[in-house]
Amino acid sequence: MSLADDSAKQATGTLYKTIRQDIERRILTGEWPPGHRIPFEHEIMEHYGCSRMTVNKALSELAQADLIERRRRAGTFVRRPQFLSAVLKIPDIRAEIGALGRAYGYELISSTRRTANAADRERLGVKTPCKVIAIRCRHSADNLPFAIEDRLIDLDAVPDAAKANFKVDPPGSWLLHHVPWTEAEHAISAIVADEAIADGLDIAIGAPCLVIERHTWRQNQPLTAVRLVYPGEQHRLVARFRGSE
Amino acid sequence: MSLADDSAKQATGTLYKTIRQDIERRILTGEWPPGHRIPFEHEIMEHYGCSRMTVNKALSELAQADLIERRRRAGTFVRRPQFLSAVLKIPDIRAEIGALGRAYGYELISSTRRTANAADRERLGVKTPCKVIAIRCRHSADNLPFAIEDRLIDLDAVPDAAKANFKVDPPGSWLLHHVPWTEAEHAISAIVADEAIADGLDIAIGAPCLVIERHTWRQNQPLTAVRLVYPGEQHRLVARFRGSE
DNA sequence: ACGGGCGATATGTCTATACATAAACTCGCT
DNA sequence: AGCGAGTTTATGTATAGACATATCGCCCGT
Repeated sequence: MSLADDSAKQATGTLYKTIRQDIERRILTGEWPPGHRIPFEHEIMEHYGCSRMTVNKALSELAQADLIERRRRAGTFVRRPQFLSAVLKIPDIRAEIGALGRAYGYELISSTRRTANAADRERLGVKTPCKVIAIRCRHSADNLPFAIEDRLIDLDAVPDAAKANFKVDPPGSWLLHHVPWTEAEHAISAIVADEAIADGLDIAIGAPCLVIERHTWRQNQPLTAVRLVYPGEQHRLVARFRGSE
Repeated sequence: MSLADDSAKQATGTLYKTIRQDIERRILTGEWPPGHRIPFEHEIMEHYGCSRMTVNKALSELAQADLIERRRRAGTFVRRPQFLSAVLKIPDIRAEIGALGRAYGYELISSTRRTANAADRERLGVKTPCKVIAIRCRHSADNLPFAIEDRLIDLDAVPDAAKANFKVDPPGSWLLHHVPWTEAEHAISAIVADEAIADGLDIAIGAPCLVIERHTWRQNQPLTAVRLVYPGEQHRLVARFRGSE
């Protein structure tokens, strides 16, 4: 019975985690480069003196994390290093500002309910006529402008939104806590402030701004489209992430 | 023996996937709201007429995807809707342009090797003296400027970089294929083009630009720091993602 | 040479069972 | 009431064995 007489004997507590981390380390250090076939399950199983299910659990998790690729009959292979595959957390703005330890402020600028016009339908990505709410509001941190939000909500998809009080609750927070989503898309770009934005964010015309446009769906049904404009020099979107765990 | 006489009878092929998707659907539709305790393993197991290991596999995957939270003795609970947790893929620029079906062009502007000065060490996040390569280069698509890259590589951490030919290979591509990383951090912001950038990207001074600053580590050791400047109105960072799968 | 069929094989799923572990609950003592 | 010890319970990990399924290669027939 050959125990894991291996190098790094990290006392993780459980066997399958030890196996997973042993393999992960070999991949990350380059000892097993991309394309390398890692040992068969029965080999690993003999090496650690455990059952196949235990090895399988370790490998399944690595496969789920896209570190390895498993092919029936062929074996298990180290995947190409992932193109930077970042986990970018963009929380609800109220929570974001709260997390920074700053005082959150919210101001509804305008809110209108209407039958979607062509531009609205284009923006939401719906083809059939529907009712929408169009909201414009401003978020601030410690009384300084933080972002201008411009949002469209599909009332047919989110009928409850008609009952929400957006004078008090920011629409993003309300939606996050009331409407489950299944898909979302972000687009990040840069613009310079025109007069309306400069005025709203209290910056100079021509100052750089970061723009996030986000579309959210539930089961392919558009829910909402939002455009957030941040002062570009003061605000940075930061994403920190690991290859796996 | 009560089979899954449930609503959506999606023929996924395998039992544990069926269970996983059944639960996922209930969570996403709001039928089981955040905080709701989902049935115990033994209840699910009786409901589907299967063994606990099968239920466990389904629940473990959902837990790994952060959709549910499992607590010993207490049970399993639906988690608060995740703050938008996006997978933002920022591929190697050469691959990115190739994927767009455009011709990739690369031009090394300057490359110097030096002992890291204070600014270099600050940028890389190293405290001890080390050698670095500083590279400035330009990427283009169909002969139009696409991005300006400004990079620092820690030669102590990546000694092989001394042998790479950055006149031919863009440093990002070379690193991606030769150096495994374990951690990375992005910061995205917006600036307006100064003269040097306007000149390099062939845009007007004062035009908006998107800036991505990326730091990469291997086991807490800094490898490289890079700053990419894109024309902000032409370039959009797009990320599409799902709650899970 | 070429292509179809077939067996070998590695992974994929599932079972029934066992023991470990953490946390919530109970109960009894002070 | 308050507190600590012991019990209960749901999840966590591990096992040996079974059958399913995809597919790589080999062999054989044309």
